[in-house]
This record gives sequence, structure tokens and C-alpha cells, in this order.
Amino acid sequence: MLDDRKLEVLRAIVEDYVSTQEPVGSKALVERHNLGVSPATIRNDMAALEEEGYIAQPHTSAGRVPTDKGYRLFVDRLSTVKPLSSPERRAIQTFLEGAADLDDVVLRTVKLLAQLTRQVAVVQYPSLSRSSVRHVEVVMLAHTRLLLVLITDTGRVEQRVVELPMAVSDVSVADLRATLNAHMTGRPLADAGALILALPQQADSPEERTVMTAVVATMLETLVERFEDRIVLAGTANLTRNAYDFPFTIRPVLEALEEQVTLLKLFGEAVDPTRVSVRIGEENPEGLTTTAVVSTAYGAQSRPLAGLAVLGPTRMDYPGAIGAVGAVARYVGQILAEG
Amino acid sequence: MLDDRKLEVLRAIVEDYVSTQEPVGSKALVERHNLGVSPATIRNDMAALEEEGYIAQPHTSAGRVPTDKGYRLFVDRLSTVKPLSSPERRAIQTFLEGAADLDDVVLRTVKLLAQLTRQVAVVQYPSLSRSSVRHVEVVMLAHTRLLLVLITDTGRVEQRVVELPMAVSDVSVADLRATLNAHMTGRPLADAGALILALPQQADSPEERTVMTAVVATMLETLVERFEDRIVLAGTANLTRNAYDFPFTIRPVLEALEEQVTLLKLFGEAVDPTRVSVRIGEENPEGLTTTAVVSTAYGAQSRPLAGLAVLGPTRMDYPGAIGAVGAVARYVGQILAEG
DNA sequence: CATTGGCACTCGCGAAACACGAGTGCCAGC
DNA sequence: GCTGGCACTCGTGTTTCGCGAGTGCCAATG
Repeated sequence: MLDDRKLEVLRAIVEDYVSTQEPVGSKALVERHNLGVSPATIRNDMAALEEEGYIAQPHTSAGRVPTDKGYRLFVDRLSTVKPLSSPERRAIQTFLEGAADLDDVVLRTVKLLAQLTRQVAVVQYPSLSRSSVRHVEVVMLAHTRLLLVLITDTGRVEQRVVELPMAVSDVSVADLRATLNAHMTGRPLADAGALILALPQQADSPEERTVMTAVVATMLETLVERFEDRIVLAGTANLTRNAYDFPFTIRPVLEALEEQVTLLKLFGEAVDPTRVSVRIGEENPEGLTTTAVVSTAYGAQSRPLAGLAVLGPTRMDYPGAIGAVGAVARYVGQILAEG
Repeated sequence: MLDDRKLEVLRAIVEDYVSTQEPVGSKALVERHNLGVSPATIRNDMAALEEEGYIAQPHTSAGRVPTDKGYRLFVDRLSTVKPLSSPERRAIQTFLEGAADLDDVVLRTVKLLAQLTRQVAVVQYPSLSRSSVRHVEVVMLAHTRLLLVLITDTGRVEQRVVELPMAVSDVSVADLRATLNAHMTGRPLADAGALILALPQQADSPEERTVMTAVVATMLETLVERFEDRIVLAGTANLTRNAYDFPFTIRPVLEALEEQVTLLKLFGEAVDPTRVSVRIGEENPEGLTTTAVVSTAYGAQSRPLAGLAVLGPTRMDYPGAIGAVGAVARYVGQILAEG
């Protein structure tokens, strides 16, 4: 049904539409690409492509525009990833290497991605569920109030205050710290919860048990609540660049971007750093159905840390975005592996 | 020059324009407000107000619109703060009291403010410069790499990794922790830098001095770099609500909102929790000259912690925004004082 | 049977023309 | 100083209209 030339025509339509942002007609198509056939032939092909639902015309007397299905086919079968230029690569490398700590790495990454793709960039902090405990610190703020600080091997630091039902001494705080570290250090956070659950039972005295119960409860709460919650955005201003075509669609997008829940869904499938996932139009969650999301995971292949994505109108430069997302993910994974 | 009625007319114009978003004419004015005079009289007053630069007409045959100068006068002399309704107050209280820790308080505050005013809300984390050190923690990640964790009395936690030029032992790390805490705990961060500057000189051995130098350098860097850098945004989608009138002005605003530097300027003057500052149009930094910013500080009067603001088009409900900003600041100050 | 040139047809878009009406400024009268 | 009256301005919305890009169909061609 779809011979090679028809596919070639679809590719040409997508490419032209992405760059000009205007419906593309048969004549313009043969002019810009040397397809070796006449406009009339192209018209026949376009009719077939429209029949199959890959393209559509906004109004009768206009050119064609790719549909979500058309973009899908383009991404899956018609495009090759556009590698970054070597100056771009060098810029990424040096920019990311200048980062001082995890916050800085994440911040720089998201800005970089936004700049590179000229779209909205989204980066997730290394997920707690996939990190291990490097160290647990317990600080006494008052006799009935402790601060728990959890440091992961990816450099994330989470802290929570525990209100105790009774006063504790310096000595028992030290004990507590030792116990927690003994049980948690080096363990994946996904397992850590189970490992400390039994601690209150093993307490030497009733007092100690009370304290331990409160501490363990808070720790578990942190592990659950904060599981994947930190996400950073950049480049929202880029949404207005395309404001010509999705003018009042900006609203729901901005709203969706403020919803952590929605953002987390973006990374749902992205667990393999070697694969870049593309979700187009209706394939996206509520509020983002007019956009396309290009996402992947970063970290070692054996141990992905979290997701990273680029979001823009469905009319986006997919090869470029896929290339940028992939490259940035690789560099970030590298940096974090070294740090 | 400006008698009472003229001021009354200006107030009416501002109020009508804010609610209808359309230039207001003399006839509509007398209809909606019972000014007790005829449209012709109002026209004379309006001519005078225009002469003085408080209002302007977009085109010859249109109604009048307040200028920045007009809003200024309105805010300074013609409006009274609109107190929140008691259900609103109750909602704030319960919502903020449910917060688990500082991150949560800040996050809830900014969302609350955005919802309450239907504008963009900006909240600054308690500034390091105005906090004191509660505790300093030193964790050994490797023999040549330490993690410094700084905990403030407002609950902020900052961490940095220090690369050491040489290996250190467990014992010297413990020493280091003790020394740092002895010098810094309880001190305002503004002074802390000076207090540890001399530490390397007092070292017992050359090795210790090398280590201490690196640690102190990183600590100072953190104090300087991270001085006021954490800011949280919410409600950017509200910008599109007013998209009718500042349609392509959204761009620079979104860009400005991604610039920490610009955001920090918003809080420049806001150091007194009892006063709410309003900056209108051209009074704002580059990029925000089409907006109005209502800001204040939160924290105890004797010890303001940081800033908090609402940003929107100059045509905004000033009394409402001022009321909301003031109230939220008070509640947050209260919550933090308790926690 | 795929390809092509020709041709009539559709229809969105931009320009020009036009009527409407909100709003103004001015003035004479109270 | 306030008011009603009135002529005038000018932006907005609507309609009309011609252009032209683009299409679909068809008959001819290799």
C-alpha cells in the first residue's frame, strides 16, 4: 500500500512542515526535494497518505499537514537520529563538568537541554528508589526533636525532622546513628525500608523502642513520599516561540507542567538509558495531548537513575531532539558515575 | 489640582478597568458608580487626569486606561487593603499547618499564594544570610572526599562535596566536625564566614592545615554562592489568563522568571514583614516592565527570613493581592516560628 | 498501469469598503 | 462649576470581492 516513494513523500512533508510551519502542497514539495516525478504524481500519493490517515488538510484548498499517526511513522521508520555537532558536544562536556554538586548538575543539564532543543526541558533528580544509602546522619535539634539526614550514593540529600514522644540523650542519639548506618549504608533504598522495619523490636529498653519507632516511621514516610518527587524545568519561555500555532494551548501545558504527577508520567516508560522514547500527541497524558515528549533515562544501563525529557509541539524536530536527549543523557550518566 | 472627586474618578477608573479589562468611558463610569454628577463633568475630570498623566487613551475614540503613574497613586492613596475572607483565612491556616518540613512549607505557600491571587507567585527560601547555624555535619565519602552538610535554624540544609588534596583519617574528620561546630553553631551565617577564616592558621600540623584550608574554602564558597539562591514559582499558567492584553509580552516574562538574578531583585526592598511593597511597570527590572510585583518579607519583624511575592499584569487587583501577600506572609512567619 | 499535463473547482486569506457606535471635546446655558 | 447638546473622530466588526494556492479528476502517453 505504501511504497517507497509514498514514504519518501511523507518524510518530505514532515520535514518541510517542521521547518516552515505551514501546510505543504504538492508543488512546493517537488521543488524543494528532487523526487523525480511531477506534482500530479505527488498528489496521487498524498491522496493515498491522507486515505491512510498519515496526513490531513486543515481546509479543502490548503496543503497537507502530518497527523499524529504520520509523525509516529516518521519517527519509527523514516528518520535517523541527528547527531550533535562536535562543537555542541564539546560545549556540553565542559558545561557539565563545571558542576559543583548534584543540584548543580541537574540545573545545568536542564538548562542545557532547553537551549539545545529550544524547547521545554524536564529533568528528574536521581530517583531515590534506584539509589543506595551512602550515609545516614542524626542530629539532635532539641531533646525531643531530631533531624534525620539521608545521603544517597548519587549525592541526593533528604532531610526530615522527627518529633519524639520523649527526651533522648546524646549517647542514645549516637547509638541510633550507628544502628541506622549499620543497617542501611550501602543498601538500595528500595530495600532499606524493610531492613529497618524490625529495628524497634530489637530495642534494649522500652524508651529506646519508643524513640526507634518514631524514627523508623518518619524514615519510611520519607522513603515513600519523596520517592521520585524532585523535578526541574527549564525553557518554558520556548512555548511562546511556537505560540503562533498553539496559541491558547499554552495554558493547559503550563498547568500540566506544574503538576508533579503529570510530569512523573512522562518518565513512566523511560527506564532504559540506551533507548529514547517518543510520545506524540494523544499518546500523552491529559493536558499534554497537543505536545510531543522525547524522553529517556540517564545513568548506567545496568542502573538507570532517573528520567530526562524534552517537550514541545508535535511539530518538532524529532531527529534533533532525540539526538540531544540521548547525548545529554549519556554525558550526565558519565558525570554522575565519576562524581 | 486634583480635588476629591477627581481622585474618586481615578479610583473608579482603576477598579472598572481591573474588573472589565476594557478602557472605561465617562458614561459607563457614572452608571456603575453613583458619583452624583453627569458624564460631561466626568469628562472634564478625565481630561484633567489625563493632563497630569494618570490615565491615557489607547486611541482617540476609546475610553481611558490607567497609566503606571495612575496605578501608583491608586495604590498609595486611594485603596485600602482588602482583608481575606474568614473561610480563606481558615483554609490558609490549615493548609500551611499540614506541612511536614521546610520544603513542604515553601511549596505549599507558593501554591497557596498563586491560587489565592490567581497570579504568578514567587517564594524565596529562608535566606542563608539571615539564618544561624544549627549544626555542621562532616561525612567521609572517601578518603579524599568529604561531604559538608550545613543545617540552619530555619531548617534549610545545604550540602557540598569537598575534594581533598590528601587522605584523611576518621579521627581527623571527627576533629574537623567538632572544630567547625564549636566555631559556627549558633552563629548567624553572615558572621560565620569570618569566624572560620582563621582556622587553617591554628592547625596543629601542616596536613591538618591543608585539609582545613580546603574545607574552609568550600564552606565560604557555599555561603557566598548559595546565599539567597533558592526560589520557588507557581501559577505561571495564570499568565495566560491575561493573555488577551499582554499576548506576546508573556515571552520576556517567562524568560525573566527563569533568571534567578531577576527574581532576586524582586525582593530587594522587601525586608520588613509589616510592610508590603508594590512595584508597578517601569519600576521593575528589565523584562518585567509590563508587570506589577507585590512583595513583602516573612519571618519575625526583628528577623525577616526572606521574600515572597505575587506577579501579574499592571492591571491587577492590588487591594486583593496586597491583602493576600500580607496575610500569607504572616501565617508563614508564624508557622516557621513554631517549627 | 503508473505517470503526466491540463483544467475546472474550492476556499481561505487579505484588501477595500462601509456602517456602527462608543467616546470625546467643546460650547452655550443655567 | 455643572450640565445637556452636538458635531466629530476613529477603532471595530462585517461584508464584499478578487487572488491564488492547492486540489481532484481526466484523458493522453509511454
